[in-house]
Amino acid sequence: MLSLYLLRQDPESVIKALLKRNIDAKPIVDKILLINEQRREIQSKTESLKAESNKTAKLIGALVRDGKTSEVNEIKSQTASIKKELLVLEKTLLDLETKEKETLLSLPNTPHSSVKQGSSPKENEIVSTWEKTSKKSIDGLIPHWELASKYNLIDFERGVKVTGAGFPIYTGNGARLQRALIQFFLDKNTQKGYQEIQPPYFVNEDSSFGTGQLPDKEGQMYHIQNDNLFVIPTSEIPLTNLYRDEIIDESELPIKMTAYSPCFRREAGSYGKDVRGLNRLHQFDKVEIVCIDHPDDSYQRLDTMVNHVSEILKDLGLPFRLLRLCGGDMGFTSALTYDFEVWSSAQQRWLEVSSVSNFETFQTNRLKLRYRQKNNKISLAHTLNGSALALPRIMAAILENNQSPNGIKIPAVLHKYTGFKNIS
RNA sequence: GGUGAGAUGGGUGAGAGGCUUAAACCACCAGUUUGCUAAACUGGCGUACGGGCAACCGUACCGCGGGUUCGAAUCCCGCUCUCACCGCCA
Repeated sequence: MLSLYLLRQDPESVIKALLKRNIDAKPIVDKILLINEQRREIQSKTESLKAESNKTAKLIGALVRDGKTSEVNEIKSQTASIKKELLVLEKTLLDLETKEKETLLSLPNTPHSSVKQGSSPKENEIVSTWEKTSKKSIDGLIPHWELASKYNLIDFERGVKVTGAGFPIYTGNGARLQRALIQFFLDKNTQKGYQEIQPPYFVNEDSSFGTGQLPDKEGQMYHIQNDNLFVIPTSEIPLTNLYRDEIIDESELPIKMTAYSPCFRREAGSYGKDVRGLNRLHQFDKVEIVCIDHPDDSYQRLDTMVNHVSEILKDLGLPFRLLRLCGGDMGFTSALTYDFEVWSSAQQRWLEVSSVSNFETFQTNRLKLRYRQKNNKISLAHTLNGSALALPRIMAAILENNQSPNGIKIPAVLHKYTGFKNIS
């Protein structure tokens, strides 16, 4: 949620920034400002009327104590009109407040000044490309879903039977490789000072609202109706919400957390070649990093996080590229997003494996997540998060890129976790 | 699943229609005193929104949502959550 204060101070800069998302925000901004003006007027009226009626109530209290009952009755009759007026004003005020918030919630985050305008992934900017091995097409490369069945690593068919499409069953060395990747990622993250957390996999409505999944994106999440809980599509939700409704001392920043969790996404959408195998799933595993930081430090923090993810991918020896997303391709809540994509040699395409973003105050404004400065001033903190890393496409890339007629070579950094160096 | 108790500021916890501007203690901050530490003493110490250049003023908030009343932390109704004991159980 954008800050109302900012919107009032400098509406033009907000409109200009949102143009990068190809959104003409002027009508919405104008609407908010109009509602806001009305709201403040009604609020002032309501509050001064309330002040009056509070005063009267006190007066009555004093008179009752003194036993002056005749005066009490006279004053009581006067309060009726104030009450009537207040009833109308309070309803109007509530309506205006609701409308103001609703409208404010409909605006996405303002992109950072470095973000380029654009409407599709084609306009994303390639920041760098890292290739340890040649990504040139080699004849006879087998896609990962075939390798997975050839070496008995994943049982897609039985996954369909047990649950449905998009719920793969990892078996034997496949399951072991998953576990190895999770542990490798967690170790890399904790080595860099991220505190390891095991969060719940279900969250309540307030938490889903805090990070921006609600309202409007309910369709992406599995919902447990009986208990009104949402199954997490990412551990970003429980991690970031740990500090919801809190005021953190400045000295405690940055707060750096990492967690492994399965992620559940309904992903109502396309089927076909692009979502075959591990490319797109309803349940997948991910290790996430989340930072809560001082506004002055958040962009430096973002760079640090990006470098950290790069390092992990280099350790794995996977060819990857780093993209800076254009305005139109960024998520609703983000101010600046970097995507990491690994090269899938058999599919001859790039696969997104991580998305690292700075949300500035967009989430913390909803979360009421603030920090206290030395001079006791309270301000909204910044939140950031990133995948370090999402497993399925990493798995796909390892299988495809490291295949040979003799089997699949496991990256050396994983050997101590897998206990094997080769799958054959 | 059963039964009972509860939800008050950073923490403990009083408060049972108007004397509450939410007591007291602890923690925290500033100052005084002190050779240092400790102690003692004095003062301060919630959040949000609105108004104001500001000092400051107003409003709301005692789990959440309604209601009764001139007036609600306090009374009434609904909901949520927590704890304890019993049952079951990884």
